[in-house]
Amino acid sequence: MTQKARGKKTSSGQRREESLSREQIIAAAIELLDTSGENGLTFRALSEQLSTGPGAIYWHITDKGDLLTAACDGIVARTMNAAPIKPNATPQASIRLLALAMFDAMDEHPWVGSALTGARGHSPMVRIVEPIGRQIQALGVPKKQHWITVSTLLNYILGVGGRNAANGQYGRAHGLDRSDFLEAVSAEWLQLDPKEYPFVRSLSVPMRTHDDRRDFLAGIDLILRGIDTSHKRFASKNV
Amino acid sequence: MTQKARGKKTSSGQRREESLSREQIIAAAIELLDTSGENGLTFRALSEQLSTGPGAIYWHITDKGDLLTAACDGIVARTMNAAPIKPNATPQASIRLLALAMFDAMDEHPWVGSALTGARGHSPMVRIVEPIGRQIQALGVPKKQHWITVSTLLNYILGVGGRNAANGQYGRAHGLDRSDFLEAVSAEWLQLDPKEYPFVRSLSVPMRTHDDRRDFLAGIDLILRGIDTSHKRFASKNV
DNA sequence: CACAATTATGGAATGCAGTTCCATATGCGC
DNA sequence: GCGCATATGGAACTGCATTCCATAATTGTG
Repeated sequence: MTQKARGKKTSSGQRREESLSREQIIAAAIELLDTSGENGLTFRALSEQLSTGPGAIYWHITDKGDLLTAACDGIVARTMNAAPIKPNATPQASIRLLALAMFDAMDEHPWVGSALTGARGHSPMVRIVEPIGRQIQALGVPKKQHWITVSTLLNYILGVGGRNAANGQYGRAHGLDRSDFLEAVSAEWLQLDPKEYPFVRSLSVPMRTHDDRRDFLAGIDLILRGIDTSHKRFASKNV
Repeated sequence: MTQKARGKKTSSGQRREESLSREQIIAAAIELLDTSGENGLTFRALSEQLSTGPGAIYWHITDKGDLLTAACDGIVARTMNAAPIKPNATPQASIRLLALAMFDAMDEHPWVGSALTGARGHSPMVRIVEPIGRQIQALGVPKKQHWITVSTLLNYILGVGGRNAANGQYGRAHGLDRSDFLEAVSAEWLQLDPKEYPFVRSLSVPMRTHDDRRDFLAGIDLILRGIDTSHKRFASKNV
């Protein structure tokens, strides 16, 4: 109704020479996320980087969740495609390789860990489940157990990713690098009541000195052992 | 909203008869989270429920993250304390029981799953690690492996919690109950390209029919089997 | 070629959230 | 009674996602 004195000319500038595309936007979002962290992705910053307004972005993207999922999906897709699975490797080795690829991706792009958890559609998930699932098949796991076996691996991977993302964010927010952070947590644990938290206190040293990547893999191996023993009756050829 | 005659007197009303306390605030926050979901917790809603202003809350709480962590910690604390561990149960049974208790808590309070991942301090984590760790000790796992063993279990539990929380939120946002949601995802998976996603498509049925709680436990068991076989040389008494 | 209709664009406006500010109250030690 | 630390609560500030809208380019149609 009342058009009160809003500027007469809203769009005075020339139009961009090359049009926006969903892909461009997602690429810019990934760059922003990588350089400025999860909180760095705002429609304002994104607008500026693409020299446009927020409105234009919404023509290609439904909303921020969509954008985040798409960015996450992009990383996961290129990660899984790039994973160099060798045809003659054991299924176990392949699963380790796939899992490590995801770990490294989430380590390099810390926001992926949390984006994955909240991903809207399911395409990122599906991209992970498929190749791992094939190896589980190759492992000879009976069909009835496919579901829980992939679920377990996936949930573990997502758990690690989420936690690393949270730790990283905490560290960055407080200006601590990884070792400062671990040091701080380790100290905090040592100060717990010895009566109530003897076990946690005993973890103070490993907390300070552990290697995330190695331990992630150790967890995968532990789960793989659990899988292996669960269908011994089927395994005819071991490696 | 209606800004009523913002007079010169900012605080005209009487002071509350009983003072606010951190505990009251956290309790109110938990109630809000339970009834209105993760997005229901705002300082405005909280202020109203406590019939005060946002400023008063900030006297007791440093920040929203603090509040969320505290609420989460409250649930975790009561959950772990209430878990009826029997002294003569096997360590495996006790771990299952503890894990299930967490699952049920996260199922009843869906926001806990995501709050746990982003928890600021580490008290909620510590509350889970301690009792599980003791059972791992009781299991005879060598000290060197304590760290990765608890980590694996914890990460798995966090992963499941986070994913359930995300799924629930998605469902609620789209007005789907659990079975509608599973049906939708299952259908989505069936429409994937059979060449590219044969395995995922084969999971379409279990996706539709699975039982979260049962499968969570199956994952725990799978991990427990992996733990068991990793230190056979120590195990003298099995159950 | 004219001329609608559709597709895009981008800047302003909206609304809501976390957080800070500040004018005040209340209790407590002296 | 007086001054100080402890609380309180409402308004104001800031920054965000999202929507609105006046337009510009492009496409289709006679």
